[in-house]
Formats: sequence, structure tokens, C-alpha cells
Amino acid sequence: MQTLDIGEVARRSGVSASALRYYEQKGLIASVGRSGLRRLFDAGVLERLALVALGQAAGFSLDEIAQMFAPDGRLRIDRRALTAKADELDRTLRRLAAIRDGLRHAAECRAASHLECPTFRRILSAAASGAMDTPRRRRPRSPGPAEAAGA
Amino acid sequence: MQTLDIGEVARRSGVSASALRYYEQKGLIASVGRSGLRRLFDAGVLERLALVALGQAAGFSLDEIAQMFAPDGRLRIDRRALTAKADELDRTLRRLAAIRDGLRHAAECRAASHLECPTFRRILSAAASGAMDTPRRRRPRSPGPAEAAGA
DNA sequence: TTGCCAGTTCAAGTCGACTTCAAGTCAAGG
DNA sequence: CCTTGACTTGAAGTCGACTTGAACTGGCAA
Repeated sequence: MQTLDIGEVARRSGVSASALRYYEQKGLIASVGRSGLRRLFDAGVLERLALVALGQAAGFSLDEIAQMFAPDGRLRIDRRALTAKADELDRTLRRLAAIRDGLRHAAECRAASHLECPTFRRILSAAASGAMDTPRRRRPRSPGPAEAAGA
Repeated sequence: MQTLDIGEVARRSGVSASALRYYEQKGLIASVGRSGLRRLFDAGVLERLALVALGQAAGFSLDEIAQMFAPDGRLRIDRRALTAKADELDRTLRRLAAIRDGLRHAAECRAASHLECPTFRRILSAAASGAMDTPRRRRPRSPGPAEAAGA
């Protein structure tokens, strides 16, 4: 199997070289050797990176994702953790949907002040009660990936 | 109208005193005066905090939320921004729903290895293509609020 | 009058996921 | 042979939203 240098992996995966080194430190990926100082990666790293991206998208931290790989590199799925995360996503989805509706309402509502609009006040009190605690913002991530992991 | 000290506001709103001072620095809330060194807040601050919480839940940064209050303290709604955020939430919702389904599938799928499961591979390639870039994780936030802002 | 305790200030620290920087290495091309 | 430029390292910096720490203040009860 061909080996790729870090720049090649970066290009194909859309993950920056510095991030790749960071991932290696964290044990998320491994290089298969060196050419001088340069890391060489097996093409399989692209699939691995896709798994990492998927885990991140699901809301797992890099450390949690690292747990999902057995020392031998195989996938070690914890079904309980996945189900728990799916349930958490369900809750998040409900919360975000409510907020989206609230935003659309606020953008259209013609009440003199939103504070006088019953719908808005209902949403507001939900927020005040902590029922809507923070989701967290997505990153900028600009670079055009380019169809990694031949799936 | 009665005034509240910072501890009282913290208790009623579920927002820590240090966060309240931070919000004041940022111009998100204002105290109505002092008693010695101690800030005094008008009870209206609770509604204001509910608005802040709502903005955060919607994914606005504190700076963006600050923009939504006119200098006089009234709400200054930018309908365009709200609609844009609602649209963004729609995209996020779709993405998260897809991932949730993927997680549930992965938790139940009996393929020898997930990497051999077509459904999983499809999801994986979506992740690899960057189509699923990160949502961002919710904070711990433990303290039991207690029904602030009499809405 | 004293001493407590909740408040105050400003500076620095935290967390996660990276990025950036300075200084150094090395393989290949001219 | 020498330059170039993509790589290497470790340390430090970034961002947002707070928290924590140290040193201090001041109103109120005993």
C-alpha cells in the first residue's frame, strides 16, 4: 500500500497538517514510519480521519473518540455510549427546533415589543428556567476537503 | 421597584455572581447603583438575563447579543439576523438528525465490522467530505435556576 | 468595637482543539 | 554544491465564556 506524507494527507482529508500532528499526539492516528524526519502515513489513515470527523460531528471529544479505537487500531464500539449520545442529540434537536421556531416567530411577530408577545414570553421563560442551556457554536473550517476516504 | 444584590440575582437567575460581573463588563446588563461597593440590580435584570440565555441558546455570542440591546436598554431586533440564525439552525438540525440516525444504526447494526456496513460507510463518507462539520458541545451548567423572570 | 461574611477589584487561569512561531532538518532539483 | 521548500520539534498563543485567587471593603449583629 502506498504511503502519503503529511501534506498529501492534509490535502486529501481537508485536515491541516498541524491538526494531523496534534491528532497523532493524541493517539487518534498513527504514522507508519518516517522518511528522514517526515512522517509517512498509510492511506488507511484517511478512513480513520473520516471516523474522527464523524465522532466530532456527533459531539464526542477527541479523547472520547480515542477511546473508540482499540490499541490494535480496530474500531471498538460502545453501543451504550452511542445510544446515550443519540439520546442527547434527540434532546438537543428538540431544544434547537424550539429555538428556531422562536427565532422565526420573533423575526415576523408584529407586536409592538416582543416582550408583550405571549409566544415570545413563553419562550423566554423556558430560557430563563435553564431548560434551554447552550448548544455551542460551529467552527469556521474553510478548506475544501476533496472527497477523502474512498467510500 | 425593589433592588437586588448580586447574590440574590444569582440565586434567582441561576447565573453565577462572577458571570453577572462579567456580563456587566460586557454591557449585557447594568446595575442601577451601589450600596457601598455592592452592586444593586433592578428586578428587571432577570428578564434581561432570560433574553441573554435565550440568545445563547440560539447560538449567538455574547457580543452579538449585546448588539441586540439598544443603548437605552430596549430590545433592538435585527430580523435579518434572526432569520439567518434560524436558517443556520435548520441546517444544524438536519445534520444532527442524520448523525443521530447514524449513531442509532451503529449501536444496533450487526455487521461484523461497521466498516463493512454500507449504511455506516455512507455516513462515513459524508463526514469525510466535510458535510458534517462540527456543532459544538454544551456546557455542564449544574446549578438549579429557580424560575427567574416572572413570565 | 469587633469580626464575619458577602461583596468588591484586577489579574491570571481554565478548557478544547487547534494554530502559530522560531529554529532546525533534509531530499531533491538546478 | 547549494538552495529551496516542505517537513520537523517544542513551546506558546488563540478564542469565548467564564472561574479562581489574592487582597481588600463595608454593613450589620453580638
